[in-house]
Amino acid sequence: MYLYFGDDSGDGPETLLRTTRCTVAAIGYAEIAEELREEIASGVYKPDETLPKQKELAAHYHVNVGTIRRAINSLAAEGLVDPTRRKGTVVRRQPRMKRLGVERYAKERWAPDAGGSPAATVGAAADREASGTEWDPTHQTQSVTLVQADRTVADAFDIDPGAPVYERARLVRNDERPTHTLTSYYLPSDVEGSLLVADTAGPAGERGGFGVLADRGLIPDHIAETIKARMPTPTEKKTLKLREGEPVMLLERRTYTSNDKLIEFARGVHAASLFAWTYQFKIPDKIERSG
Amino acid sequence: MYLYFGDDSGDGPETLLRTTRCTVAAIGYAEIAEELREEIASGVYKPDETLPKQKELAAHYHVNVGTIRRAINSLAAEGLVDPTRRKGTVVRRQPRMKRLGVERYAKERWAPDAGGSPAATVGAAADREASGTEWDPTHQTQSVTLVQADRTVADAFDIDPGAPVYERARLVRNDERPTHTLTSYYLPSDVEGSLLVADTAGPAGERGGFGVLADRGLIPDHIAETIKARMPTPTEKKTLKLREGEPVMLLERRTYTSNDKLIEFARGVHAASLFAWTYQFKIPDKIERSG
DNA sequence: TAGTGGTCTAGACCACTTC
DNA sequence: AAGTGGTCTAGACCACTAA
Repeated sequence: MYLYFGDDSGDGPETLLRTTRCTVAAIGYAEIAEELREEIASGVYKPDETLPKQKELAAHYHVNVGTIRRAINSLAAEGLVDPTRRKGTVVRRQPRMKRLGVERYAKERWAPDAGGSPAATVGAAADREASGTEWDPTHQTQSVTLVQADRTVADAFDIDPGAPVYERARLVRNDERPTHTLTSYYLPSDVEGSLLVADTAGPAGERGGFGVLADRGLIPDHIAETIKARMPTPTEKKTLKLREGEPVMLLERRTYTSNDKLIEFARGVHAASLFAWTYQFKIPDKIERSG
Repeated sequence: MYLYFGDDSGDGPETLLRTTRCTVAAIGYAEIAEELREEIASGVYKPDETLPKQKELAAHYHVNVGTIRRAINSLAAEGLVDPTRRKGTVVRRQPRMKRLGVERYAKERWAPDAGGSPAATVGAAADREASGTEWDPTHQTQSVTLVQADRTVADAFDIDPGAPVYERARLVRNDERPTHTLTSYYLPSDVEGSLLVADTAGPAGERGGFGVLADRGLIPDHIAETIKARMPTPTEKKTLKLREGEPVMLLERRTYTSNDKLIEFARGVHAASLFAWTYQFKIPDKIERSG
């Protein structure tokens, strides 16, 4: 370990003292990381700016470049910086979060032209890219296949595991940047022959999946959502182009008709830095849920 | 780079070939990580078991220990393993998740003995440790202080930033393990003199914060919650005793009376691996929220 | 207290990417 | 095309902690 006495900013002669059993002022990668963290937080390094290059930091702290790299690595794992070749270690700018509220499912977005209000369509389009219920031109990947239901899907639909279900997978982008994936499952008997499972993997109609279901008499009435978070798998990291230290949020959505028939089961994987979920509800009287 | 030809499992003579410009079968830490990942997923290494020691892995892959350490490091950052001194690199067991539903706020938990049903109290106790609305013996840290409202809190209460508000901070544990922190804010005029801000930082009464508010005529009626996720700050990591690669979920809760008066603003920081949020709602007709 | 993982060095070489 | 960060090695030593 190195004990360093001297002036950090100056360039005069410095005293370097090699010691062992040093418990007083050990400077390790964790301490360096902490110092950089504070400098980022306090605005010494601003978003989109770069930290000094690794060699310079090494010289400044009087440590090996490897030690600096470990420090920077942990900052990257926290999502604070993005080391970029040839450019430097850039301080990450926190993106604006999309607020996902219950209103994104509003009936006027997919109901068969209830009032014919053009404003509704406009509003829907504006919010479309993140709603997950409407098709959008920016959806690049969209595939529909008949698959065997896994345990969760089978449980949800109350069918046998392995029974065939339609899987409709989408990768949603916002301005070229992938934001989330959304995979919906449907009972074949519910959607066979509809736009939802058309050969040409494309739009599911202007009014989206809910619209198609509604046209077939399966009118979405209520939804149960569950939300979790974890670190992405390498696959998720690649398809969503996630940077280091960015978690994903997992959405599980069950959509029912008023008869409590499940008509869609959906799973979403969202880049956590881009989304905030909001819910508003009345406080229930009893503990048992009211459905 | 090393190109390795030979039998992975045997211990016979092996051919090691040092090459440069190798683009065919480069074995780097990422590839090693990927292989270990698959072996963990496929059950070669089961939860609570340990991977081979780093030296052994290094020998097996014919790379330096440092390379193995980088591979293990990335697995740790994904939350898959926990390198533990003297013990080895143990495969992490995914803990059971606590499902947080709206019913945790049910009135029968805090209403002034509406029906006198003993079952209600029992149910509340069973769920108590994660509800965040009732006090529990396992709450170790509980502090109440008068602080200056930050921007968000001030906005929520519609007061000036810097105005005094009561801050009630709790660290919630489940069976000694920290699960989340919960920090509530109240208007002084609402809670002055109540149990909530009593000198003795302790229980806020058997019926919790909502009970105290209700007793003062401020009856919780509806709630707005927002949920986000990100990597923890080092402080959060320490207080929640989070392991590598574990994100946190941030809860923001606003509790209103039926007059739309805000009576509590709360922020929660939850260990992501321990919680899943669930919401059930009717699909709204219009896009504007109904409040 | 023995043995595991953790930290650090010094230097060579690679590869990407922005300029 | 120059220069940044990225990967890897080989070896010394540290420090924690489970046995």
